[in-house]
Amino acid sequence: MRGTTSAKIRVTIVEDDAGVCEGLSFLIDGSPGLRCVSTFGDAESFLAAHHSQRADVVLMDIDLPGMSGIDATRDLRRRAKPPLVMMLTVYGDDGQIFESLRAGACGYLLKTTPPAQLVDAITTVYHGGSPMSETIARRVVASFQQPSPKARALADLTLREREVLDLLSRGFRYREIADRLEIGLETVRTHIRHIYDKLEVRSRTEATAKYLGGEVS
Amino acid sequence: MRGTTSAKIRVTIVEDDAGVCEGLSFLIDGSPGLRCVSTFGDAESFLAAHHSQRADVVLMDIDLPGMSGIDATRDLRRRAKPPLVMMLTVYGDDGQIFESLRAGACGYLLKTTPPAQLVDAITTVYHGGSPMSETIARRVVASFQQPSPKARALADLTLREREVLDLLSRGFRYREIADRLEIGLETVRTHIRHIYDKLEVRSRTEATAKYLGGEVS
DNA sequence: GGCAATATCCCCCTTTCGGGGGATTGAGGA
DNA sequence: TCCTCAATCCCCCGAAAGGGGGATATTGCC
Repeated sequence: MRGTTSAKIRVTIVEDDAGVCEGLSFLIDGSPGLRCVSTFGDAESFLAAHHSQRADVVLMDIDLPGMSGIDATRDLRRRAKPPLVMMLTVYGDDGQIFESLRAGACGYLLKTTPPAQLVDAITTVYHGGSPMSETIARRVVASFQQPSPKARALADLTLREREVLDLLSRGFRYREIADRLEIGLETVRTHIRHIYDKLEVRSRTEATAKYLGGEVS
Repeated sequence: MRGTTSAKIRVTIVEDDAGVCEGLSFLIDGSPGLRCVSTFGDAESFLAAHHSQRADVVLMDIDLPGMSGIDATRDLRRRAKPPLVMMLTVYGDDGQIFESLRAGACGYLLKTTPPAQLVDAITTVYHGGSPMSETIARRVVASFQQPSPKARALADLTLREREVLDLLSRGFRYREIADRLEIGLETVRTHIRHIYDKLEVRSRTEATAKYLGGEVS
């Protein structure tokens, strides 16, 4: 995918703990197929220097002095040929996990990961995988399983009201909804008033926000 | 987590290919810590028998005669103490992956997975992980990266416009937005017209739908 | 039979939206 | 320097939305 097959995978470490940094660097350089090309103690100097020190994979800590590893990842993705970023952090809370992935991280490992697995993970990332610590993977998967916001709003509504709400939230005018459902304009208005009553909203937009799960984030 | 630590993990296989089924069963029974308690050739008979043949982990094929493995997983999750489900299939297209995860699958392996890894994966699932084949994991992670609906909508907008859009999508009236931002009503209207232009919408609701990611699902 | 819920339709009215035009200021880039 | 863009404000106007009232038919349940 990148470079020649025989070349070593170039790794950069962004980690503020000098000890950890050194340990990782040592581990990587001691692994066949990997080479640590640079280490940085903060996101700013990493971003500034990255042009000249191109890496294939970046091991990124989240908690850094100044700019966070997540923000750095986001910044990195806006560039021409962004390296693959793997988060390596002590925290595994949902917020940081999902924010990291949204920012563009390809993997997410906890610092408790054994060295051997860490090395495997770097290779996996490079070859198109997305290694995650066990608990992380489960949370990511679980995030798909949350009942969709739709289900909540739908609870109290009658079948017809749900149909109306769906069209309503897609921006259709009353007239258009009436035509689609082949009912009268006044009927649509009645349904909508009932919907508003049940959802405790006063406008189409509030209803839409509830329907689509607007109260998130 | 389940049973005693010394007990073997009870595995059930739902797979219509008798040969594959037998091979998996043999593999599992040959692994210390695992035991194949039952095998089914279709989802219906599995669902019917599952009460009496409780398993810890179910290896579920997707393509089954009749009901699909995904539907069976969905059905399973409605029960009292659903077993952990790991998809084991030849297909790795996004649709099936995400539908499986939404249905409640905890893991997703391709049938090309080497036996040793498969056994590991079963154990991982049992211990709270979510093993996925490399390419699957990357797709799952990538699904977070498709610039979130917000980011997309936000892309072209100026700072002020984003603020206005946020309030707009939460159902605030122009007057309320103006008061909140301490600007004039006309200014709000101007911003909104710019927002509509950029998002290519003609109403608050359409803008909200785009902002909140209404076109999903 | 009566009652509740659903779905349908009609009238009144005011408020809010959205589209069109234009203007000014200040900051920052060509 | 000039020009662009973001942000601010103003006017006119018609269409859409929302709130209030009430009505009818059908269904299913007690």
